[in-house]
Amino acid sequence: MQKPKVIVILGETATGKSDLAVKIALRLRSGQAQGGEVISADSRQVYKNLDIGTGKITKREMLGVPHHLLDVANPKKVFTVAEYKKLAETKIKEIIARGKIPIICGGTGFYIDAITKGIVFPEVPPNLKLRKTLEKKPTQELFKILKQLDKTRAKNIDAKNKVRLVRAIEIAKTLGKVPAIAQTVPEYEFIKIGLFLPEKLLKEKISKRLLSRIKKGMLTEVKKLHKAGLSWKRMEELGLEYRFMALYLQNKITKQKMVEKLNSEIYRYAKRQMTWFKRDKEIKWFDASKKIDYNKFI
RNA sequence: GCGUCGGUGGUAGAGUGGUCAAUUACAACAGACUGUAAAUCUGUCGCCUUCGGGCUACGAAGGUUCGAAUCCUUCCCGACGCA
Repeated sequence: MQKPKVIVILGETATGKSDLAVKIALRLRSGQAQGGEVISADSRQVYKNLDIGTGKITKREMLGVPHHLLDVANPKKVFTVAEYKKLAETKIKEIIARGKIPIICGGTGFYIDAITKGIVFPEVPPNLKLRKTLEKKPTQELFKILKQLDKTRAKNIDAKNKVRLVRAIEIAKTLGKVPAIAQTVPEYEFIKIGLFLPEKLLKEKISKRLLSRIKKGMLTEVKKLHKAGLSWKRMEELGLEYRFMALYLQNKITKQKMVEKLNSEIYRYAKRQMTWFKRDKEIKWFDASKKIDYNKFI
């Protein structure tokens, strides 16, 4: 039996993924399929009220195409890949059951791989208390602890990466050791479409988009979030727009510095996304500044 | 015009006779990533290299010295002070 098709639209930030997803969803209506529905794969758009800063698609822009996994989490709490995977897989099934084609769209490579590569996460939910105590310890010590718990994982882990060490210890403490990497065979045929922009255009797009976000009231959004109880610390953890706006609103940097920093940081983020995506040879790449003939791949 | 302080690698900014191609931070470039992923982390970062090393460098030109980014002289540039 042929596997059901799932379209994946990924790529650098600011390349117009959301628009393309909607376009494709609408285009699919004409065929035997009854159209498409979009599942976001964006680790920040899952949070409620992080709208302008994340460039979340608006109701209007959706043009009637259903969108999923937007606004499903409380920004005060950390949402994780594993949760994402569960939710997304359910959505995929539901959409297919409706006779439609799921379109996964987003720039979070890890989220996309979790689904398309069937990554199996160890059944160990985050233990906030444990993490808190572990985080206080120096990295070297954490590495020693992990070594005692699980030699194998210690061998492969990035010994200087605190976040990873903490998670590994967390798993090893409850499971006895960190299970070997496991992947399941995907139940779907994923069609991966990658969007990129040449450096110069990307930079232009990023800075233009940043200005327009500021104009749209991105700072007000952040002030509101903070008033609603979202700590500056959490805001900084959220990264990019939220991190630097938080720094600015705390008077730690000037507004000009904030804009400067954001322009370069967002560009660097785009490059980090590309390092991730480059490894995936299944992706068909398209220059977003040129007209894309999406009939070819759907 | 006189005086003082300063001019260091893409930037900021240490170094003040040898261990200095030069601490560090930022930028730049490359990469990792398995329940925080817009996060987190790593490597490279003057030029050449057979990876041993070689060459050119700390405003410019001279000089002192076995040896100078570091000391001296002159010049150029900047900041401040006095005129």
